[in-house]
Amino acid sequence: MYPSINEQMDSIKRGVAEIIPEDDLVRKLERSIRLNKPLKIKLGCDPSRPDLHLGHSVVLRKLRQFQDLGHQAILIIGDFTGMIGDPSGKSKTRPSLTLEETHKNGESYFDQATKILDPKKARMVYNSEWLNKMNFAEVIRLASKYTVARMLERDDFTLRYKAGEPISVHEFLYPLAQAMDSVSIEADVELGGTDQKFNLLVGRDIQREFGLEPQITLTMPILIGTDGTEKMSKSLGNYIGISDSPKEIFGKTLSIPDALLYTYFELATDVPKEKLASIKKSLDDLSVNPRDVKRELARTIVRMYYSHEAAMQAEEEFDNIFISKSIPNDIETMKLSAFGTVLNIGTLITEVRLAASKSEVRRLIEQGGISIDGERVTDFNAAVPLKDEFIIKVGKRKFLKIQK
RNA sequence: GGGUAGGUAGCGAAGCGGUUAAACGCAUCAGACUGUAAAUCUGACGGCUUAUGCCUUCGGAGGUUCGAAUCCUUCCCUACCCA
Repeated sequence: MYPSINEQMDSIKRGVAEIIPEDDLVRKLERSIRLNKPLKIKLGCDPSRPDLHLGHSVVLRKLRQFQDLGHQAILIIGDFTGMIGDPSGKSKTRPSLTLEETHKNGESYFDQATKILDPKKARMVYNSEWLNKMNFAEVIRLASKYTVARMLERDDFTLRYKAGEPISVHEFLYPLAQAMDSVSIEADVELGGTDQKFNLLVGRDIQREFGLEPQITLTMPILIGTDGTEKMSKSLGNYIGISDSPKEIFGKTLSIPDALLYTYFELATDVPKEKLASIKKSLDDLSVNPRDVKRELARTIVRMYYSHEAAMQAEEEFDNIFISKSIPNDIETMKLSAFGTVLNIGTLITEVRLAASKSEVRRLIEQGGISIDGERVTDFNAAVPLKDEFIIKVGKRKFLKIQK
């Protein structure tokens, strides 16, 4: 039994950037109710970066909403494309992976995704299943269905073309490959970030070419990372991972700029519509300290991926460290036994990987960034007595407990 | 195939025979301030056991020179124009 069209659309439209075309979606929903047949909702996943973060969660949560409305989620793992290695855009050096690697990543992707999705209503498929079987003639036939001018409509291509940057021919094939995924599974709806809009639309055209009903394109806004400017991504280090510890999630969330608060609530949490509105209002009329709203956001996110208790604990822990300036109680511990009784500070810090080089250690010491058992180290030549247990602190948040 | 302009540290971008480990901006890191927000200020930002010292860097390989990121040869790569 499916909820009514209105209910479905209401839920689907939350947080969405664009639905193209909306009335066709309504039509598909109607038919699905009439025939009692779930829609196939497609999401393409990149297995080269298998660590999921809140940015991925935006789209995954939308997929979950579709599941909750009774539809079928299909995760397409781009193992085939991952094998080739996409040199587009910034990540020119993106490594090409072997099939085993992409499959391993695919598994891990699925594991993490099911923190958000209902595994019972999710299917995962690898696109090598069909792409790997295409022969050159078929590829050419596929390529003939799209023109260069249309390819160049994609922002990314236009920009790079105008800037005189290289665009490899095979990059034109990526949207087509992705479109073939939609053809193969006969997707009714494809989800993606707004940056995927072009690719998703190509899927519609190609489906039509193959005599299928075009999929609905549903894009979600791109979540800005903790730095407040760039798209959230692991390589930029501005991400909050859904597998991060509660403590990390809490801390990282508190470090986002105030301006992002509402967006995070809207895109990354389950907070109901009414609550969203009141948050927006209180932020706008300054009736609350943004800090408190941010703490609530941090608690909410930890709760989603862990538990209420974990959230409380993370907050307490946070206050311990940053308000009372004390030391966290569950510091990572490292055994260091092979070094006698005394060790030079530079060797010690690099040995435990808290800094990359001795020069860096020197810098940190000169700037007062290293302390041992709460005492600031001021001399780069200091010999550190290797007690049975002591705690090193580097910078504001790196702690390490050393044990014999 | 021919021509032109290029390839400098994470990115952008100066330098065009010595005083250049390489200006400047961004990013990053540390410190101060704070709400691990924003803004601001200070400092660092190739490596080396401690350095008015040494080593490794300016697409790759050779060469000229007392001395090269800077000159020459050759190779590789990119964009644009012509065919």
